[in-house]
Amino acid sequence: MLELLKESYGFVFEESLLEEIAQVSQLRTFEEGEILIDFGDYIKTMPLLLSGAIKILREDFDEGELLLYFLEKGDTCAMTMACCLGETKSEIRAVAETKGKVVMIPVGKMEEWLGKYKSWRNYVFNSYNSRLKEMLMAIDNLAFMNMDERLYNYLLDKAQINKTNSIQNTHQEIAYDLHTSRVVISRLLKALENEGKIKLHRASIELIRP
Amino acid sequence: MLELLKESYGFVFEESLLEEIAQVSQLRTFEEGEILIDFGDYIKTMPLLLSGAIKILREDFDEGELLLYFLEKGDTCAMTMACCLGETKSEIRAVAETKGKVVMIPVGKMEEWLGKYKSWRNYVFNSYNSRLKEMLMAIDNLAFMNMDERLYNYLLDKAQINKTNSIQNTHQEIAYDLHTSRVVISRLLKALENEGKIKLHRASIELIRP
DNA sequence: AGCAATCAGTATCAAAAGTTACACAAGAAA
DNA sequence: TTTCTTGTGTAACTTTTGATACTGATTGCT
Repeated sequence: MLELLKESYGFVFEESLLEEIAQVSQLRTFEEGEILIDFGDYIKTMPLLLSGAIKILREDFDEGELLLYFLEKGDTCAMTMACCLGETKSEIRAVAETKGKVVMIPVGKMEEWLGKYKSWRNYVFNSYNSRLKEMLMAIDNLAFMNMDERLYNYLLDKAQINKTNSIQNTHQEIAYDLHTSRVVISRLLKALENEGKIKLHRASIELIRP
Repeated sequence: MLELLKESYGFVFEESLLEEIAQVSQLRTFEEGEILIDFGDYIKTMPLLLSGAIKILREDFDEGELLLYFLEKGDTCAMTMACCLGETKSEIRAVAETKGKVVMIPVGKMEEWLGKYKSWRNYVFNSYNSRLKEMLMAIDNLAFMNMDERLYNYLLDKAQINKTNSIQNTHQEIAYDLHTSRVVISRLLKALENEGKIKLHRASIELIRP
């Protein structure tokens, strides 16, 4: 596990911290679509993402979700830390976007290291800051943009996260993430296709780069 | 200043930290409506709110703002910390909702204390967590609620922050905070009045509690 | 091939929100 | 008092989004 950690976090943490992480934490692999954290879960471990991608969703009061942001290699879930430290239920759902690996660190250790390792403290703070920024971007999207722009940004994000220009999703799945209906997505996708920005296929969308 | 600090933070920080804060930081008073932090500002001090209330706004790309949340006594601005640590420009605007007092702490010290004082670390983390939660609430409002609900929640928040049932704002000012137009606000306020939830006066709105 | 399930396209209608325009009332200023 | 400024009410219209319903196309299964 130490080797895996070094690949993603070798330049972030010092040797001794890497070793300590390897000693006390567990490696977990996950498959695409797997629900890693659900609403209301109590979290007792903090996840460090080694490979793959995870999407973080917010739940509607009565049915329905909204994509907040994606996590990639080197990221951790600040919302999860919030729950760990506050010992409260999870406010979000984490779903595997691709298959991948995480290291699970016990909460106790994560608090201990805050006093002990400056690099750990920096990492944790940077994570919080990144997450705040992503939340701001989510708010910008919701508050200042129409659905057509939100949809296009979503497609660009997806493409970047999955490192491909071919997005393998049905319109219904996209509608869930953007908290709207399938018909609206179909309509707007067709418009994007007419603008020449994408090409539609069955259960997949091809991004046309300029 | 030490006395003022103890009033708001006496139960949060230990004596020695309180004294150190008092030594290195500056007291600042502000008046209602004053812009404390603006978009693009570089932040080199971290503010601890002693009294009064502050509202935090997000800027639209082309004109227009959106209220994110309010800060009260005992709060600090996590978005500001984010900027301090990241040494980037402010992503938000902070406007005094009422007159009040803040203690301004130099960034250097705030980082130093993270290693030195557990209570400081806890406070900073709790602040981050609170802010994340408030951002989530802002997102919930935007994504899952209609303007009429958002407006009513806004009025309740305002009343709570200002400790009064009489909200002294024009429809135009409310429209800015909710990022919509004056006409929409007038329309929805009139509807709320017809439902018996509020009573409208010139430049002021009276909340009717059940 | 035949059938069922899933996915996408489209039409129609309704609701929510934004836009423009104008009238009028309350205060402030002259 | 007259005039000007600011704040509010309302009508009429458009755009955006959501809801429903029905169609045909593709795919997988038997």
